[in-house]
Formats: sequence, structure tokens, C-alpha cells
Amino acid sequence: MARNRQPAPTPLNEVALIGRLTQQRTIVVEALIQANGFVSAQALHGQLAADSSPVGLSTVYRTLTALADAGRADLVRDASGERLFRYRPGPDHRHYLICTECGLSRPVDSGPVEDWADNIAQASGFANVRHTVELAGVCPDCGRRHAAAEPL
Amino acid sequence: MARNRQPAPTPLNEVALIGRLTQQRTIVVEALIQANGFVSAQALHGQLAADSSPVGLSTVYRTLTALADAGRADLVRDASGERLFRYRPGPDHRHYLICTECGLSRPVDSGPVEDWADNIAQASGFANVRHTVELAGVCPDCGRRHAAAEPL
DNA sequence: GTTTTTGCAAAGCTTTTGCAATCCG
DNA sequence: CGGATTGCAAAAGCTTTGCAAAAAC
Repeated sequence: MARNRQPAPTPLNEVALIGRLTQQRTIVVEALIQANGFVSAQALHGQLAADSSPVGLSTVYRTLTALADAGRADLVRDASGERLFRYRPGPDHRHYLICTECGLSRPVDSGPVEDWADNIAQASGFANVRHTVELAGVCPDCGRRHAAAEPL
Repeated sequence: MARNRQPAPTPLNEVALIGRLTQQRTIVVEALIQANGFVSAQALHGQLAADSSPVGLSTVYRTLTALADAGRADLVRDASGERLFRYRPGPDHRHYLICTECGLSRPVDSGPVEDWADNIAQASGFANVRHTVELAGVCPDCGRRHAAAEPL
């Protein structure tokens, strides 16, 4: 069996997927990878500006959208309608449980949902069925912080 | 002779839930009920204008939001980020399979997903876990219509 | 040198809000 | 009447787009 290379944060490969290798794209992809969770284009842009690696907001959007189109990023929408992007190292399709307080995300075992969705698709006769599953809650840390900070 | 409409959920009750009984609210709720599927506030507003029952766009938004807050409407987001509202006759929480071509929606048995989500919530230690599940595909009718058009 | 990409600002969208006039109860 | 509600228009977000300048190949 072939030995899989460990996907070290190598934005260069990812950038190559979406067009010319530019400094801005590299910076954006790097930041997305290091964000290690869901981030909005706005947040990423703000962070880059703060890190003295300013990249135009449009470029951030264009790069993230291209990445998502290339299948290298997951895209969800938060409660307010903002798009959140997350770097996806592998080709597999995952679902996440996201903390609404701190943004922490952890992958969950979505096997049962995949099966369920497949069944529905079969039974319904619908073709090309895609599914969106989002779980959001308050993570234990934030929960504790809240309990302590907000006595009701 | 044209009598009253068929036994439909009476908007009056729903309107009462969210405040004063006004003509505008009644119109909006009625339209939502008769839409019998997911509609955007914009679409509803446009339709009302076309039906010579003009209601301010803000009022449509306010009414739909209030309905959703009162738990009488389901709220999903389409691919472009637009909010779609659907009247929910009962108090139970449902999930739908929506046709991306014609907008047809049908409820699906979400029991397994509910269980799965509950388990995840338990196991993760997250509090107040909410879930969003959206299934979208091409319904049989639309599929037939496009049978030869989509090579895969 | 040619083509892509960038960045700014302006436009586009849906949704929200401020506020005087209006309506419900 | 008094307070809730409406509607308009303006504002607020996020995201996209047009276009000249800059960068990549």
C-alpha cells in the first residue's frame, strides 16, 4: 500500500489548485489552515490585517470561494447568515459540532446521518441529494464560563 | 356557491400568538400557509403586491420572524443565503427534502437524526445543542425533465 | 509580453432599524 | 385615548463586481 504523505500545512499545493501562485493566496490559505476551524472571510481578513499581512477583502473572498469550489474547504453558514470556511485536508465529507460562543469546532461521527440521508434519497426517488447537517451548542468551557459569569 | 375556504389552519390563531390582530399580519400568515412550502420574505412580499394585498416588506419580515420565534414557522437558508420560511402547523420539529429545481418540499422521517443529534450532544458535553439538517435534491419529476441533460 | 490577480471603491442583496403616521383594543 | 404596528426610506451587514495597476509566468 502506498504510504500517504502526512498533510503538513503546505498551502502551496492548495494554491496551485486554484490558479497562479501568488503571495496573497498563500497567505490566505495559510491562515485558513492555521485557523484550524471555521472562520469567516471577514474574520480572516481582519486577522491578516492585524498580523501585518494585509490582503484585500475581495481577495480573501475570492480565494476562499475558489478553495471551496475546488473542494478543499467546507462551507457552512452561521446563525446570522455569515459564511464560515474551514480547511479540509482530506476528500471526505465531515460534519461538525460548533460552539456558538468561541467557535471551537469538533468533527462528529456522521456515519448514521450519512446512512440516513442515503436511505431518504433512495426512498424518495430524488436524485443528486446533498445534505447539510450542522450541530451547534455551547462547549463545556464556555458553558462553565457562562455559569460563573451570569448568575440568573 | 363559494363558501369559506377548505379547512385550513386559521391564521387568526397564529396572529394572536404574536401580538395584535392586524390585517397585515393576517394577510402575511395566510399567504405563508397557502404557500404550502418554503418561501422567502421577498417572494411573499412580491406575491402579495401582485395580489393587490400590498404589505410593507418590513412588516412581512417582522411577521415571519415573529412567527418563527413563536415556533410556528420553520426557517432554513437556501444556497444563496436567503431565509426561507415555512408554516408549521404542529409544535414538532421537522426536516424536509427540498427539490432544488421546483422548490417542492416533503417532510422526511428525521427520527434517526434526532436520536443521533441527541447522542452527540450527550457525548460531547456541549450544552444547548441545536441542529440544522437540510436535504436537497432533484425530485423525480424534475429529474425526468432533465434526464439527458446532466452527464456525471 | 500576455494573462491573471489584486485592491479599492462602488454596487447588490437580503435584512434591520428609525420614526412619524396609523390602527387596534 | 395609549400603546402597538405599519411603512417608507435609510442604514447595516456580508458578498460580489468593475476596472486600472501590479504581479506572475
